[in-house]
Amino acid sequence: MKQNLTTKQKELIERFGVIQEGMGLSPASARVNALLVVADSEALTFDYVREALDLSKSATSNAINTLLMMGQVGYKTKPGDRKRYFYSKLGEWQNSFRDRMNALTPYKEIINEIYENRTVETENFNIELKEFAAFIEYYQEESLKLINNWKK
Amino acid sequence: MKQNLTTKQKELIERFGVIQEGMGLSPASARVNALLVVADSEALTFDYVREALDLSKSATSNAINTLLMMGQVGYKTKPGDRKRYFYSKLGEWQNSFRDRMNALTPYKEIINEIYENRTVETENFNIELKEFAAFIEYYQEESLKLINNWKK
DNA sequence: TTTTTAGTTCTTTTTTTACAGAACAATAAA
DNA sequence: TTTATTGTTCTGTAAAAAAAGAACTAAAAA
Repeated sequence: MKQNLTTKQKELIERFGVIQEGMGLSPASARVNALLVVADSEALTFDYVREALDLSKSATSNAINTLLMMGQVGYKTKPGDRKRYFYSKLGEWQNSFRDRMNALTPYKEIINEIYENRTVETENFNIELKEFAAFIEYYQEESLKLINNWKK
Repeated sequence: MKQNLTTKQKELIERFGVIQEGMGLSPASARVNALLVVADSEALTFDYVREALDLSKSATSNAINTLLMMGQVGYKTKPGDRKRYFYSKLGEWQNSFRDRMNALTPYKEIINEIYENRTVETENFNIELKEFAAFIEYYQEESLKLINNWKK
C-alpha cells in the first residue's frame, strides 16, 4: 500500500536515505527517517511506515526504536487510540546541532592528550596538532554562538 | 604491538582508534591513522606500521590505501630508497575542515528539495525545514570565515 | 472469556565487512 | 641470472550487521 506516496516522494526518500546512511544510519533507519520527513502527514503509524517501506515488523520496530533512542524521532498518541504516531524531529534541528557540537569535545581532548605525549622532535607537526585542538574549541564556541543568535 | 611504542602510546592509539571508528573508519584504518599521529617519527614505513599494529600485509595495504584515497594520509620517498614513508595529514586540518563544510551542500540541497515537494498542510514543519536549510548555508559560510580568519 | 490490535522479542537467514594468508608483480640488488 | 625487497591482489573465512519471519506479550475490544 505504498500507493499514497508519489514517485517523487519515493525518489526523495531513497536519495535522502542514502545520504543518511552515509551519516551512520542503517538502511532501514535511514529510510524511516526520510519517510517521516517527506510524507504528507505530520505523523505516521507503525503500520503505515511498515507498508510504505515494505519492511518486516521487526525491522520497522528496530529502526523506529533506534531513531527514538537517538532522539531523531518522537511520537504522540491520541486519546482512545492505542497506536503511536511517529514524527521526525528534524524540525528541532537546533538541539541536535548543539549536541553535535558538544560531541566534538572527546575528539578535541584526545588530540590534546596526544599532543602532550608527542616527542619534541617533530616541532612543526606538534604545533599544528595543538592549533587544531585550539581551533576545534574555538569552532565549538563560535558555532554555538551562531545558533544562539539565529533568528529567535 | 612492537616494542618501540610506549604503553601510553599504545593506549592513545587504541582510544583515538575507537573515536575514529565512530567517525566511519574501519578498525585497521582507524589504528593506522592513530599510529601515524602518535608515533615518534615524522613518517613510518609499511612494515613498521604492519608490525606495530600486528596486521597482515593485505590489511595494512588496504588500510593505508583507503586513507591515502581519503586524503587523510600522504607519503614521501627518499632518494635511493624504495620504501614509502607514510605520514598523517591531520596537521593539514584546515583543508579537511573546508572539505567537510563543503560536503554539507548535498545535504542542504536535498532538504531544500524535500521542502519544495512538501504538502502545504504542515506549515510549521515546512517552515522549520526551510529554516534548517537556510541555517546550514549560513553555517557553511560562517564556518569558512572562521577558518579563514584563524591565526595568520 | 476470547479475539484483536499494536507492537516487541527471539531465532534464522542473508549480506556485508574486515581481515588473514598465499600467490603474485615490479623493481632493485647480488 | 637469481634473489630480495616492497608492496598489491586474490581467495577464503570468521564475525558482525541487517533484516525476515514467527512466536510472544500487554492492553483493549468484542
